[in-house]
Amino acid sequence: MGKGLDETDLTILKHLQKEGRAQRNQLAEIVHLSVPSVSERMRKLEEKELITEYRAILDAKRFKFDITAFVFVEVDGSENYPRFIEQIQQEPEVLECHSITGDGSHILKIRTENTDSFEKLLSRIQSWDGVSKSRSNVVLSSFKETTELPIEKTIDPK
Amino acid sequence: MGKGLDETDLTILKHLQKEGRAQRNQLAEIVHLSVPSVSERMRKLEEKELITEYRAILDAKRFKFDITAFVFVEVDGSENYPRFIEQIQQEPEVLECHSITGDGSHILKIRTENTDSFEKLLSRIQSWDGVSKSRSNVVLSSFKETTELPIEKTIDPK
DNA sequence: CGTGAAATCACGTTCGC
DNA sequence: GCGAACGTGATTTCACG
Repeated sequence: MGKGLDETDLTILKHLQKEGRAQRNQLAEIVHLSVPSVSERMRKLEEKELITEYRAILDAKRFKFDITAFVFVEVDGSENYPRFIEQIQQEPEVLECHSITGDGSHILKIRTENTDSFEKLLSRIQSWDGVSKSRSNVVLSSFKETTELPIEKTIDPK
Repeated sequence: MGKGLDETDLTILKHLQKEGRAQRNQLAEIVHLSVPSVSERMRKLEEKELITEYRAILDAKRFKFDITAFVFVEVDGSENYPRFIEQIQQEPEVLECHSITGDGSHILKIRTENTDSFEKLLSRIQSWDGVSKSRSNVVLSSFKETTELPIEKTIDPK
């Protein structure tokens, strides 16, 4: 379907992962191409949804989010999964939700204001149908936290 | 130190979290202000490092990253921590590393190509000084994965 | 597909309020 | 601190290779 990407595309993607607001003429200089060419490549990368979005990343510690936690949730009965996923979407303090192998059926990444709001969020989650138990690991410090994929190792997206 | 943010700043931040390349005139329209005012506010938000960076988000599934996993690592002896953190920085497939409460001393979020590269990464990590054991939870599906902070609940960053 | 030139639009600065 | 106007530079469009 989508054709492969060349080295130039990868360089552009690599740079945009770090500098999401990088200008087209800067990119053009880096890849030794004209501005319209870079523009066209970016348009295609966005159109193909290889780039799904651009985001400003905020410093969570500077806002009121003192607690980051990973919560393992056990959802019993797969008939309860769809409703569970729906309810997760309504909780903005839940940044991530993945179903996983191993103990627990889902892992959540949570950012919330304090122990109080954390406790309230947990009781809300535990009140949902099928949620039998949860285990929380609260983050003490973060040493690395990026969304940057090491695409130098990749060749052809599908 | 840093004064509080008003509703306008929060609206700008909220929008930039979703649209990292949003233009100043678009933002100006949303918040009913002039372009220079918005420009000035963005400059200050960046200067204060409330916005730490802008990033393009790529679709991991469309590249060659078939495996996402959360790995709990037990690092024995806090004298081994600094070296551990250093080595983590050198592993681009490790997207996140947090020290945590509960079992294991650190949790890692990993994205890698396949079971083969995953196994290799794990043995590399387990070979580091102080790393006694690890437990992996491989992601089956992801239902939510964002970096967006629910800053509507926040008022004053420090 | 890539380039170069022209038109359009966004951006940063300066000014007056 | 905000809004208006100017000058600069970035982005888009188009004709052409």
